[in-house]
Amino acid sequence: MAYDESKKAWVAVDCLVLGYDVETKSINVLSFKRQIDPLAGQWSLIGEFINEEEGIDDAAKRVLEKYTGLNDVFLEQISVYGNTNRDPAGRVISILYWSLIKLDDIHKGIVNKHGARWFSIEDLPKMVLDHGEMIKFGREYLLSKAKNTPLGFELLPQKFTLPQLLHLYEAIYGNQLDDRNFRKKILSTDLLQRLNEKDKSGSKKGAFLYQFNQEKYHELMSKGYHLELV
Amino acid sequence: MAYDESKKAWVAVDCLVLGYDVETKSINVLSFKRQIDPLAGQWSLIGEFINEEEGIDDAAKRVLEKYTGLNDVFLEQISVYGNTNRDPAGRVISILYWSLIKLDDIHKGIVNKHGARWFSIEDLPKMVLDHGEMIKFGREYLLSKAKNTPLGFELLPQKFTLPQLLHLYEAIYGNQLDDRNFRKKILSTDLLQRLNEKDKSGSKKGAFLYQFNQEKYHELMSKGYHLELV
DNA sequence: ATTTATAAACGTAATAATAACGTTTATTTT
DNA sequence: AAAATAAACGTTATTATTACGTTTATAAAT
Repeated sequence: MAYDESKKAWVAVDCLVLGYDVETKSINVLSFKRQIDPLAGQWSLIGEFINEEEGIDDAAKRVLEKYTGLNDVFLEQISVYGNTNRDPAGRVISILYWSLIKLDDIHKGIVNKHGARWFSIEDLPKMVLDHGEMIKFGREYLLSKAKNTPLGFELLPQKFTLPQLLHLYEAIYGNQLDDRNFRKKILSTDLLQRLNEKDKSGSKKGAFLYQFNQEKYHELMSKGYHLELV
Repeated sequence: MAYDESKKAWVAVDCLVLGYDVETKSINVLSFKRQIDPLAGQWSLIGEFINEEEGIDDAAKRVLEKYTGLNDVFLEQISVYGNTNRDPAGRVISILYWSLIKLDDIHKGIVNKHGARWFSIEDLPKMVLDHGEMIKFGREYLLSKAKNTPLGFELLPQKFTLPQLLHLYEAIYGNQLDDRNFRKKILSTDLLQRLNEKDKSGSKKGAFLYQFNQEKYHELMSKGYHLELV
């Protein structure tokens, strides 16, 4: 083995951006129409080649910001795709990152500027290359991640109600949860702070608003505490 | 973005091969002396560049077989390293794979042929580039993996005793486990079959030998069963 | 022969976590 | 004033976990 120019390959980062829409209670995937040939015009995850003087995590951040305007969100590398034949244009290794955001009107607007759009994860179009596989992998990863981290809170407004949180976890798991047990388990972690305000948009009675206590969470984690949600 | 030759990078696979030695009850890392400059002579994980017509998983398999002679073992991609400055010789993206084997005399011999050697994971030399980080990451991954998969059984002889299995999990977790509770939990999964033989090498009384029921395991998993060991 | 030492195997009881339900409350609409 | 409805609260049976004590089989020492 030697540092031989002929062995070089293209390296891309692709970002699976999942957005939770509180209104429709659905998880959505950010897609855009591929601009370059071959396969221009097909639906694709957002992604680009890494630059010469750019770390891979930085490349992923750059891509995310370019297409969503977001620059300080959770973004994590989850897998690599490197079959020889995955891209008809040449040898391309793609590093998959994922991110989770809450889908509000602002994000929807920003995204539209780039000709991108959101598809419900339950109803996706055919994706280019192996991007369909990537989404499938990311969805499984989301599930396992949701169990051990309070990642759900990233997907809701800063103030949220327990029914909203419940619906979010139901969307992640793809099935119903017992609201009484859910409430008990979430509150027993002592990471939520109930406010003296109610959100009345969803019911006559109104639901109390809560806030996630980030500090308490980090404090617990630093003590080696293991969290298991839902 | 375009398919532009100047953007290409070297892509390597590095394999973190962990071997469990039943005799010394220790987890070991396979290392070899780096052959090429720069940094030739430093301890390194086994790894090479991917070939032009070779998938990344295939490249990892090739590397593993070349240095260990093993060709049908568990091998899984776990992470990617891609800082711009991680290799002084140029832009190299390295995909980290890991594998787990049981360290018997045969493997020790095969490995020696390639100038490689085993270091206890508790007492490693300084490693080249970011390979020390890779080992640290792999160790954490091992821990989380050991909780949810019966991966321990891969690391013992086909017939093993419960005390051997206990010591293995103690090596993985790095602390002691209650033998009575361990025994109960492992046996309650119903995945072990007790044989009518005893191993007397470890005690006067002798310990019953067990076999892992692979079929039963796959049957359970295919039904969506979630296993939690230890 | 009997005792001793030792790892292996077996057992139990207190505590905590989970799952599966029923009931009450606050509010708006009728 | 009654009906409807989402939200909030409560109870119990079952299961899992933890932290221990006890017995057993055998080889070596007396």
